[in-house]
Amino acid sequence: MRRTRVLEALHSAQATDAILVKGWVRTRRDAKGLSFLEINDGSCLKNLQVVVDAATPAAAALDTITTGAAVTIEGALVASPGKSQQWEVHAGALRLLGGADPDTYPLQKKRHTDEFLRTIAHLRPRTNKYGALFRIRSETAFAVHQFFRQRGFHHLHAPIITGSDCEGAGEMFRVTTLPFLPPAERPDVADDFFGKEANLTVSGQLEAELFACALGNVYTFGPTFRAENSNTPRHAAEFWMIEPEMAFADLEDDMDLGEDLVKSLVTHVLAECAADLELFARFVDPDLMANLRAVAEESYARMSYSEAIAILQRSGKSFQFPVAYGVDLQTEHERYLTEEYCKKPVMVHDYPREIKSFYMRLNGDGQTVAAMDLLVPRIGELIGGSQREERLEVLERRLDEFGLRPEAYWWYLDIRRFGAVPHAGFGLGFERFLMMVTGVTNIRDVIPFPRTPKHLEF
RNA sequence: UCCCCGGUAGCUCAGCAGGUAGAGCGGUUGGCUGUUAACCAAUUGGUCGCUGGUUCGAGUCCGGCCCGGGGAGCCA
Repeated sequence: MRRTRVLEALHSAQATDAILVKGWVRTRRDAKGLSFLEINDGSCLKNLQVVVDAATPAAAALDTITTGAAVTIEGALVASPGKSQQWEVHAGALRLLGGADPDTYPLQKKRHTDEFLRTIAHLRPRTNKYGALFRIRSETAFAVHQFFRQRGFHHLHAPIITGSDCEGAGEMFRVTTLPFLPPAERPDVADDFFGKEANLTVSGQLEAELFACALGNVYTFGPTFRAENSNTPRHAAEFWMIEPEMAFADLEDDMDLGEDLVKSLVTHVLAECAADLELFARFVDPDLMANLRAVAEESYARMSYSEAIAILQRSGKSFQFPVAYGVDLQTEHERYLTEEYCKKPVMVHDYPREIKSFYMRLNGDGQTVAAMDLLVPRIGELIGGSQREERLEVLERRLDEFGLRPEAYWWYLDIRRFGAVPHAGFGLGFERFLMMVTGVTNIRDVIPFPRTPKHLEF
């Protein structure tokens, strides 16, 4: 007999006298002559209630069935007289697949703290909250591909190991096969696997630019790595980024795409993950649904960096970091702009050239670059992007200003030599997006097995 | 990396002014009932993060270290 998933059983159109269900026991309630098992198989948030009559052969296995055990049930799907479910299964046969010793099984039916569940990350997807969360993560990843595919973008698999030490996006993880030795005895990098220094990528942007200047519109969606010793609820050493790059596009197009992407993803999750999302609205963030609808429907505010500075200066707020033209926006400034002033997502664009990266396109004023950040309430910076500098001479001058060696960028500069076109793109932190969508406040709780400083279990 | 807060039973915590540990939940056993985070009763359960010190005596006071959380920096 084919296994019926719990999701399918719960949405059955009619009763069936033969059904096969497999899953894990979430809880068991005994009555006189009857036992009620709640079965979950990960297909959805809800459990399937299985009724075991003490008079049937199925009851023989009951004394091995505890919370966490894996079981097989054959029986009949019938309308439930109970109030909490439409359907239930009357077990004809019940078999234990894998037991779970109740003395040592760490998940109780009561709620656990996120901090505790992090220490048992291999078991936390068996809880309602984390099951829901990782189903939403999966569905969102699908929605990312769907969004770009519908708009004619090609998916680029950017390299994970990179030989460029040049992106300036933060400390990198070294990749090597050389033995671990004291500095004096360390072999030359020429003898290393690649014959040169190799690192894990911090961004697929540069590679995406190369491909955008061939395939038109591309995007990468993959893991990135930062060896920063930053211990906050918003940073991880390994995280996933979505990085679209468009040829024949300017900053305006870039902001439009960013806004479309965020709206489209939120709309998708609202439609496809309603039941899972409801859990977060109920137990994690009561304002979640209203906030998500606003993010999906309202148009985002847009303002230049200089407008943002003026707004902050007029705010009458006393900030810990003083506001002045030329300083980068601090967390407190970003929060004021998006949470108090705009009360919705806001795109801040055209930043002073000194506080942004070398590859961002210099504006006509000679002072600002065509950069943009999307700030959202509670999360802060969700997207960072720019129109790229496509003019060879300007880019070479910028490299020089940043003290970077043009030889290391010969291939990046080549794209400006041969058929250069205006192009633009951005990076969206996938986990930050998931935090926004679920209301979860710690990045470690939206990553299956998070990697943070001093933390590499599982 | 810096600044705060914390580490006591499997989990969540209490332990007041130093006198060698408690509750709820969970687990177990029994009872009861088509049960719904079931209910009632009994019961089980601890190198009080590690390490030095002060003291007749340290979960409690002091130093160092480790780990966790929050905030900041950096960023996505």
